Amino acid sequence: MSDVARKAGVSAAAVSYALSGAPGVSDESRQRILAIAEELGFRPSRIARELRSGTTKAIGLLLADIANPFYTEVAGGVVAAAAEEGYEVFVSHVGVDGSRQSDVAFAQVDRNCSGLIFTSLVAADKPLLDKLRHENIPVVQLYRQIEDEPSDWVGIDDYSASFEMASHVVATGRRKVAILGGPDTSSVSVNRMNGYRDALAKAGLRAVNEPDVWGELTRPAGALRARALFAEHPEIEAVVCGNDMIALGVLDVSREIGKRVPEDLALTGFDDMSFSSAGPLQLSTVTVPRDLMGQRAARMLLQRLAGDKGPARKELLPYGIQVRETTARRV
Amino acid sequence: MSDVARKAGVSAAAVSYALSGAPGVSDESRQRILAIAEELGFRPSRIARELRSGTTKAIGLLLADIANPFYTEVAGGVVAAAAEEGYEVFVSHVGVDGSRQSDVAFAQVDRNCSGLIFTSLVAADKPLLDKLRHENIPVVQLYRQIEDEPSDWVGIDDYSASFEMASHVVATGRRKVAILGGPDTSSVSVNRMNGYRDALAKAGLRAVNEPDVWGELTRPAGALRARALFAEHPEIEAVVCGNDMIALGVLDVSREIGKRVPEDLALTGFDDMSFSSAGPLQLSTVTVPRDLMGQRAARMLLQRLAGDKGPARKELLPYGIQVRETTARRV
DNA sequence: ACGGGTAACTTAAACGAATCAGTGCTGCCG
DNA sequence: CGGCAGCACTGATTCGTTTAAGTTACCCGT
Repeated sequence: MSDVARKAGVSAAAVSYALSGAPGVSDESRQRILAIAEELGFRPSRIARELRSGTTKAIGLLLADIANPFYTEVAGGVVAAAAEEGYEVFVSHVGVDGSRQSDVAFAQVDRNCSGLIFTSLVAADKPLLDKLRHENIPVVQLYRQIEDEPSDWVGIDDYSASFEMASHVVATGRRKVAILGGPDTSSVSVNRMNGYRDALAKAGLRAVNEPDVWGELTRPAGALRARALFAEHPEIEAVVCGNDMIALGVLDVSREIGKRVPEDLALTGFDDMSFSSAGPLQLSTVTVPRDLMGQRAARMLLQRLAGDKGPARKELLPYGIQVRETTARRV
Repeated sequence: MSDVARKAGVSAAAVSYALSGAPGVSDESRQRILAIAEELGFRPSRIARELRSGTTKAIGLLLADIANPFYTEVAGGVVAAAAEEGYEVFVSHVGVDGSRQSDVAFAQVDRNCSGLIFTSLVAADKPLLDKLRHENIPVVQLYRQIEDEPSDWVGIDDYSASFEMASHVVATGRRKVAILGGPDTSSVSVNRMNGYRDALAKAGLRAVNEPDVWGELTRPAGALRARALFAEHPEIEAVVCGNDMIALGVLDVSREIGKRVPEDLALTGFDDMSFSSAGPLQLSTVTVPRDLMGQRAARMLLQRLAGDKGPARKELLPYGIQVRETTARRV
């Protein structure tokens, strides 16, 4: 910076004013300074700027697993919306068990980030959020949320979506329905579960495997549980799943044991991952606006960073019920 | 920091020495200072540290599209390997056209990053890399590489992999083979193409659609090209593709026009994306060690940051040929 | 002609750590 | 008992900006 100042015959302060667009330099000086800065390839040190001003234009995004395609689309939305306001996004992953969540969050704060977006909160993270609030770091809960947490949230109405989906399955004539849900530590999984359960109840039904409905959201876990399920309840006509990965596991086992989908077994997932409609057999599932969700989360956070002190907002986004081949009506 | 110093009855410098583990404070003072720092919840400002020391423990990872599941697994590997050495990873996406690549790279450098990993280099990025070298920013090329670039690279032997795959297809008895490759600006696509082509040549064959083999690596592009291909060459017995997405597009069209896979048409992809083996019809493809590739790239970069000035390294990783249903021998 | 206002600068003081160059003090050796 | 090495610690400076607080110089109205 002082090189530029020297060459332009002004003080370093003048260069700062010129570059920041602040008043205090004449237009001609500004032009000259800008030209010289360009010529010398001068790029101001963000670090020094941030140290001096105490603010950073960066937010943190914490993902359970950076390799999970669901969240990477979310990340895309976050990055895009943040970029619009000149913010950058620091993505890090906390590991599936979430044990490192606290460390990672503070690493983000230490580094740069003036706000954080969480995607994998569980009830045990409450103290972490309290600490962050204490340090005046605004937080947005993306999709998953924890009870009584007074920070912004964005997601979809999982309860209604899964209620609709289970109702659709019932409407196709299946009566013996099993639920394979996600972990009960996730608010999202809990809501989906309740939606399925209530939809069945409304039809006068009960999940054949109740209350053994909780599990992991992975394909192998889905396969494992499906195998046990089919062994114990060979009469099952439909399985509604906590997400697409589980449904995929169920599909694997169905092929293995010769159960035809959708003739012998209806199947629904949740999330509409790209692979759900990839193969010849297309999965009925719920579309979650992943990119939009990321965008909205970023915007909420940016609004807080801009000084909005209002009460916590909870924002619901639209979802879509995708009826595809795996819940085709039996002919 | 001065709060801690005051409470411990020492100077700020002593606190700095204590926290950094440097000599210059007695063990008892160190313990006392550490305890007080802990008690006050003191966390040193990274920004100040970085400004003062001029070094940062962060590297940048530039992805064409942060939502692309191929690269997110790569990112997982990078993050994991970097974390082992206490480094953090700044992930950003440059957009599919790569026009923002230069801006984003310098944004990374401005911010913090002392080294960069590129995943989507094209020949036009050469000046960018030269500039970075001039600023002493070490660079690793991940998978894609550009000619005569004297920086580290890690990837697989695409040529051999696609040669093997095309040979396999020929070995199953198909003679009328078409190639649907990726863009010719990507070194990876070029290598795959050459492998396919040479394998056909070795069998005394020629791609039925030569030289019209280049295109985009997406499902819709694959479908579009497949439609034209089948219209012009209804006799086609096999299509070898630049990646799994293209293969998926071909699969879509095959179903549409009633071509059975693998009976009427053999099909191979490349990358082994999760969805390739998701559906009932499993795609023959090439497995790329995505996570490992990310890890190796990070380690190469970290080694440079540790001061290694040796000549550029090119590291080949193992790949796997996955023969699945779409290239089953005709019965 | 003279004060007042303002535009266009400059100076200097931060920001929060790291680190160099001291400064006492202790202890040991000859 | 003098000298000197080494330890434990402090003060001051530095990193590269931003910005509050000056300092000119000039214009304008009276």
